[in-house]
Amino acid sequence: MSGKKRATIVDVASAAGVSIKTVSRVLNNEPHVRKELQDKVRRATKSLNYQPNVVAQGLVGRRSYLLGLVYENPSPNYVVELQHGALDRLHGERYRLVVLPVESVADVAGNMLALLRSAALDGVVLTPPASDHPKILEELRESGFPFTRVAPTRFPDIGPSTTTDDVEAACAMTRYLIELGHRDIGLIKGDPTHSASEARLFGFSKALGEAGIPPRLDLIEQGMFTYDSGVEAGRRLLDRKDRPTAIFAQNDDMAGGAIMAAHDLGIDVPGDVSIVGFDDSQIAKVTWPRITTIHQPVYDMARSATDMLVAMLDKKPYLPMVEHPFELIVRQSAGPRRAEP
Amino acid sequence: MSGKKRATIVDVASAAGVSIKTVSRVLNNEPHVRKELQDKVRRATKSLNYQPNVVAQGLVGRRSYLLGLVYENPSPNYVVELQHGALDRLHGERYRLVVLPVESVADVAGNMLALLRSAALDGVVLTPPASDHPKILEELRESGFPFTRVAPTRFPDIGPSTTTDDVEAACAMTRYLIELGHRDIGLIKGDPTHSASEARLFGFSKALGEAGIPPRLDLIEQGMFTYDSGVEAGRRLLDRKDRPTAIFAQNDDMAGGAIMAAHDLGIDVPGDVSIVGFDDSQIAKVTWPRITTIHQPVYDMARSATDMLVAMLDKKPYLPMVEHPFELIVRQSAGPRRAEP
DNA sequence: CTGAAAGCGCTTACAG
DNA sequence: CTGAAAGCGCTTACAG
Repeated sequence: MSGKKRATIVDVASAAGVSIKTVSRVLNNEPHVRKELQDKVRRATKSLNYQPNVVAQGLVGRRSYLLGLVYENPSPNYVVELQHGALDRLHGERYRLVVLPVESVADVAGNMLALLRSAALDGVVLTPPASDHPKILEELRESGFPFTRVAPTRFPDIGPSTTTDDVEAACAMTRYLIELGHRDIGLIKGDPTHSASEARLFGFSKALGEAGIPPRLDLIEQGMFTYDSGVEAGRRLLDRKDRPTAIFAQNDDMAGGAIMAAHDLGIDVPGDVSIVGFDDSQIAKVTWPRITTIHQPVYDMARSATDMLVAMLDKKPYLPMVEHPFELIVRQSAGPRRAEP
Repeated sequence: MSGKKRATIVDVASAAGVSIKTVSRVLNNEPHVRKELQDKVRRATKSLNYQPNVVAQGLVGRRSYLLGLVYENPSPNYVVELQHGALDRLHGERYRLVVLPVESVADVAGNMLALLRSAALDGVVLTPPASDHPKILEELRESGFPFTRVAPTRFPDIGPSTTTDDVEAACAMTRYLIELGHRDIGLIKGDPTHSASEARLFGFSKALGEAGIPPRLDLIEQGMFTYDSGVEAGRRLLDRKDRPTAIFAQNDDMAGGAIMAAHDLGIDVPGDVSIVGFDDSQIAKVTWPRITTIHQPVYDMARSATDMLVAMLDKKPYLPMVEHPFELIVRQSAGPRRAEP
């Protein structure tokens, strides 16, 4: 199976006529090596096509140079953005990224530390809802396992985190709908185990309160952040005779589902009903009409969280809390409320 | 930072009153250990919460228990399915998955081996177009680096692979359109560096030939497998006065883009034009109308390819070639050709 | 059935 | 400025 086997530091040392320690020094850019020897080592490295064995480096350094990314998310677009943010930060570093999707964060909460240790990870980036899970946070903190958090909404003191302001974002979106003349606004909530659902509900309520619009609790439906749950919740909301003139879905997948429900019921979007989302994920650009939404800086948050984790492991300074701005993206799925019939 | 440090095999051995070799034997289920000692070791393992250090195991075994997944794909849905297929196979194994997205396979072709080695991977699952790239295949084969291939269309003898029949699948889809009465069928090709594009073109031509329909080369447009390229190609195809009555896009993202182009031009789908895709990715279920497409067994192929790779590394037998069936999924984006106006 | 020794490929501390 | 020694935490031979 294997061809010529890989050169080791011993091979390089003997080819260069120096000790392995000198080779090590040159490779790690340590000072105090004569230029002449440096050159010899570099030449030997090149001609032998030598690459240090990360596993051996890891053993002596008691580290694996492996970082984990934990997520439980039904949206491929979200997941891929998360991964790219992390990966882009790791480009050129010795660290590699191991992906750890979990079916249900609640189910693995008790074994998180064991899981991370058995995979020999040096640290982990936690994303919602793991980044908000008290048991996981407690276990990791207590054991001293390095971690950073993406988009938490609770326990701001436990570990470094990157955030965006979910409350203000939901508030901004709701204000936009109110400005368009809507007063009967439906809400499709996300998975209740994700605390962002609460934060966005809070922002929604806040904007309503500011405008003096009485809350319509009967227009709040439970979804799960999935497309299908959006279809169902949308149908429930649109099938009633006192249906809302606008619907705010707490993510784009559900907004897309609600739009599909409207299509299926023969209700025009945004003519008869405005439907908006949250995330600015790919689906928002491919539905008809395209979805007015909040751009959530998923890529940026993942990248920053990874950056913090690397800094932590490399014992370099870093800001323990970074907030990335959101942005209201106006597309075609929301319009002014129709004049009363 | 770190709390109590992890127990090592030495700790377990002294707690159990045996040698580290005996601990090693018990952990690896080697025979010839007295029941009594086995129990002692297990108890010590449990009470110390011992987990073997994979890095140390890797160093002596000259392996890292790290597998790579290489892809260059613009579609998040495709990528996530690929990852889940691989990950699900690895569940419960010691192997972990490192994701290796590349901007352009062609760009990294010369450094693939170096990349894999520097990441200390034991093996890699190659996906299109890397799984078809002669330089990469040659380099890996020559060096003896373990790899398996997902959905290659060329060089069937180089390494184990999992496939689906792209030619027959494209043929089946084209036949379906022909049965609906279409004769002027447009084609949006995918990224030319992916050989699946050629295979699907071939299947398309074959079905046309069988039905005795003369080819309309002017109705073939180049896309890149991205949504935006589908919008553009769709617009070019639909903006002409002798526009086709049906369009076959070589993947769902482009089909979705073409549908959007139709919407923007005020052309009804499928009333005025039928538009079909390929892949059965998430986008096919969320556009309006939902897309008639070919279900490509991406998950299954990734899973099988990972299975083969693990078998190869563990020196167990495996089938070097597995074909997974495709399936025609009829939704609402294609219908009968309109009677001539 | 059990264990002492050697070694995987590096880096950390220590001498000179 | 350079190197010999020790050791990271395991497994692979090899003895008994």
